[in-house]
Amino acid sequence: MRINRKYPLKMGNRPVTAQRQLLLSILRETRGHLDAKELYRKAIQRDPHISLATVYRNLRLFKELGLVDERRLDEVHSLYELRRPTEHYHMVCTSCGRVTEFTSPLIAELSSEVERSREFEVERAVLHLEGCCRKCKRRPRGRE
Amino acid sequence: MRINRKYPLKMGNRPVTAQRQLLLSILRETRGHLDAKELYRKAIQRDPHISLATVYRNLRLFKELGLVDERRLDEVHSLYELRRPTEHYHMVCTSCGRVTEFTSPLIAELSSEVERSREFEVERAVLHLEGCCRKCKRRPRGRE
DNA sequence: TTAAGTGCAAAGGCTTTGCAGCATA
DNA sequence: TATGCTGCAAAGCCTTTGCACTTAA
Repeated sequence: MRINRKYPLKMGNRPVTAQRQLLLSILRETRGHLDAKELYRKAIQRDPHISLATVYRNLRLFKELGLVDERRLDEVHSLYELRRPTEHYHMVCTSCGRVTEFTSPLIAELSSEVERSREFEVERAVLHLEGCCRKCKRRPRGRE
Repeated sequence: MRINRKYPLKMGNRPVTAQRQLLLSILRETRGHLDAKELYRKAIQRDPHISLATVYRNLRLFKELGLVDERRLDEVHSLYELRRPTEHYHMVCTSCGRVTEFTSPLIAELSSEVERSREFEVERAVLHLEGCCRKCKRRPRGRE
């Protein structure tokens, strides 16, 4: 006879509950750039009973499992996004708020330089660039 | 009240009150790496009546005047430090919490590269490196 | 007198936690 | 049964704000 598992999937040794599936789906679909409250707002549309506590608890779990990265881009909000194979960083437009991504080999180079010259073993570079995006440079007025 | 004296100094068009002098002195003496509560704790030793609200209000003012930079180095705390002529960034040891500073021309180089290739006008690079400091590499045990 | 700064306490906003109920293995 | 997840509400923490009072100009 076959084992009837309600939770067919595992993350680490933890079950993937319906709530976790939902949250991961949303993160996948939006390709990140969501804070906890936005994630909650989107989640509640598909599961009206899900709670904000569940969102926070699972975001923390996802982080611990290395599935999700948290990025603090301003004073208040953290953005959460699924970890992807290629490391990337964000540019934040201080005029319209748009968040876009970039990568550069100079970041690894910087880490190496610091490791060499400062004897500091770099585990992670926390970085984003603030400035003015292409669209706002053309039309230098407020937010959208 | 305690201040029975004119305000001989001005910051912008704002008077430098006794509280503001005190806060700036502490920031100068500690060369930054203080969060708001630590600043408050140090301040209250010299002026037992100063309030946390005054600390926050003045930190915000100092930021607006460009005297002080705020750095978020972890999930919770912001560090405040007097702005100095040379731009610098921080290395944070994830083992002992020690904060040290570094600079590198690669950061300006990175900004230029992004400006060129992504048509994004960089106003500010928000950066710190997390990792393991020299001392903890030698003695890889917990916090101090 | 008027505009601005301060202290105190209360309120905000985001995040975590305690607890009871449920589901899974 | 034992473990762990969830929803709800309450609590925590950092920060801001309302208000009355004081100070400097």
